[in-house]
Amino acid sequence: MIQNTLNREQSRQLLKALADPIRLDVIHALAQGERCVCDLTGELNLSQSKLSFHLRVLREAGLLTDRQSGRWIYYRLQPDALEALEAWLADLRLHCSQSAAPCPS
Amino acid sequence: MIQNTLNREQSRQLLKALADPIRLDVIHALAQGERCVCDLTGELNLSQSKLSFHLRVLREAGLLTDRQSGRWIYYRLQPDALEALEAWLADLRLHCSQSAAPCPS
DNA sequence: TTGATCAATCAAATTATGTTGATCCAAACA
DNA sequence: TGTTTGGATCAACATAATTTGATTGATCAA
Repeated sequence: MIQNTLNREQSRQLLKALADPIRLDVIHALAQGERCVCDLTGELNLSQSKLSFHLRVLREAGLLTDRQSGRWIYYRLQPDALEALEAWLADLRLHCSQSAAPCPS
Repeated sequence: MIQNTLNREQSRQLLKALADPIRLDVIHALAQGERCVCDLTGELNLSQSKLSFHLRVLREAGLLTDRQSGRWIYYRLQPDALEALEAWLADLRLHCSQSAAPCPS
């Protein structure tokens, strides 16, 4: 996530990845800082494969990065992705209050 | 959408409503300003019931408001909802770069 | 080496979402 | 009134996403 302007498909990917209760729990946990997978399973009370599935969705969307250290894998939020989404939302607001011409047009 | 801080469930509703390609088309169309349903069906090339389904999802999430005038119904984006989501995203970024303590913890 | 642990992946089953076409309702107008 | 039009809703069907339990690969410690 280098650039700061998302196209429609990129924003959809981010939104879809975020739009799940378990993944939001993960996001909120990682908002406090980096976490090891083994800590997340305990903290969120999730089965290992279930957590792994959701981490993958978030990672592939570009919302998380991971690093390995020994046999542990640490995940953290990618603030650039969140910032890009904020900018995308801000753009939507700019002209949206324009009234429609009355129908039939 | 009065307040500016979303709880987890509210943000999930907004994200889930946004996370669909057709609904993003609707959002982008309405980002240019208010539109009548009859214009949206043409502009987005959608069947009437399909558009109606997606408008309902967006409306129930709080992203759109509608007004009736004669037999036409006009939809527009609710900028407060977008702004609230931006604020929610901004909060997530604040502390996320904190490194984890090495495992085993 | 061997056994144990962390985490990713896979296939099968389940659940959630979106689509379609028909029907209904209200407003407008003849 | 009766008819037309804009739009919401419903039930049946189709598609997509998630969950589960088992398996695998890699790392580490004994």
